[in-house]
Amino acid sequence: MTRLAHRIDMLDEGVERARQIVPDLPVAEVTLARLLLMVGGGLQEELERKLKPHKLGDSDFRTLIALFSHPDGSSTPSELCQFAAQGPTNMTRITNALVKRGLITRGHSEADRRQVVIRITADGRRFVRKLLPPMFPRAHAYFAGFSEADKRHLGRLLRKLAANLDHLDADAQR
Amino acid sequence: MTRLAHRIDMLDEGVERARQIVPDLPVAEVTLARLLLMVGGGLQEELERKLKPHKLGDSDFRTLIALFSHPDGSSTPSELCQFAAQGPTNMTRITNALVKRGLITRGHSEADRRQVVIRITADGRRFVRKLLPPMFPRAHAYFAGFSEADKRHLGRLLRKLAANLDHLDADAQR
DNA sequence: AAGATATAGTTCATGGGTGAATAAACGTAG
DNA sequence: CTACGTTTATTCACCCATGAACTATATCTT
Repeated sequence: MTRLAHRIDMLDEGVERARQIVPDLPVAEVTLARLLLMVGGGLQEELERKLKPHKLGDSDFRTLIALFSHPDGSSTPSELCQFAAQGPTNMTRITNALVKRGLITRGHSEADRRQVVIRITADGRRFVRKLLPPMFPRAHAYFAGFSEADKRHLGRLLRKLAANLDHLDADAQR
Repeated sequence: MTRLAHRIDMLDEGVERARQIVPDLPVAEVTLARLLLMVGGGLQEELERKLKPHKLGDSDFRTLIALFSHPDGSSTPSELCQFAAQGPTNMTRITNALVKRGLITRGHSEADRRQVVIRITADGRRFVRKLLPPMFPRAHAYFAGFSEADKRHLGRLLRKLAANLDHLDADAQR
């Protein structure tokens, strides 16, 4: 991957050149938005690289973690879709793969026979317990040099941004 | 799409439950990282939704903008790859599509006959000039309620995070 | 000058994700 | 109880992106 620092330089220059052609371009906002997309993408890549040796994608990982952290280790596809932010189509594929690897099981709910009950297996739990700890140092490294206040600020600003996006979506629907 | 606010709630709860099982989980860092991925993804979706009516994906958009903001409106695939953060494979597909729509042209460089020279057409410039302004209000809306200091902080923190990611990558290579 | 090496771009096979259509089970209004 | 609409999950067809293999040109080494 091209280094992010270089891409950020190109971004700054590109936005500045664009502003000269289209003067009312909101420089700060566009730069921030692109910065966020860029850093988010970089983090995603970094995470996937870390997961690849275990033959997991991030969506598989999120699904597995959701089950792992669930009180009784079980859930349903639709609930997992919400947590992992996936469409049902994709969840079908993901659970197929995890079942094949013996990390989860698929069963039928007797309460509602439409629903599928997905449960993490003992193997699945072991797998996650081995998987997580090696990721902790990395998680700290991402935020090396961040003060506690920095982390609080970043969290606050991202949550505010999320609220704005929700608001925009709600407006768009009407 | 499920609202981000709801997904953030689930994230907070999930991380807290996971911490109870795996006590040394770095709560703040994991939450921030996931928050960033989530908001980044939300912003990406929002952007793509906005571009869809024009039959553009974000990568096509970035490519077109790169050419538009380039001094003489021309570049080469490999340079565009850097700017748009795409592999060469994908750039071939993107430029194929844009050429077919008459927004760019493909030619051969006489200096280096391996290189392809890509140039934005007059139609392409017109297209971008129509495309951009309607996006400005949205760009402002994303950051509604952000003070100037908030924007500066967010930018600073994202750039610092980018530097950390670069550093990690560089280390991983050795 | 010749051969090894590197770079630019394309093609091909594949992976990961989504929307539309479908089937089964559930809820509800008459 | 029946008929209609809803929800759950799956399948199918497609879109976007990537890695590996390949071709053509350029550059470096000797």
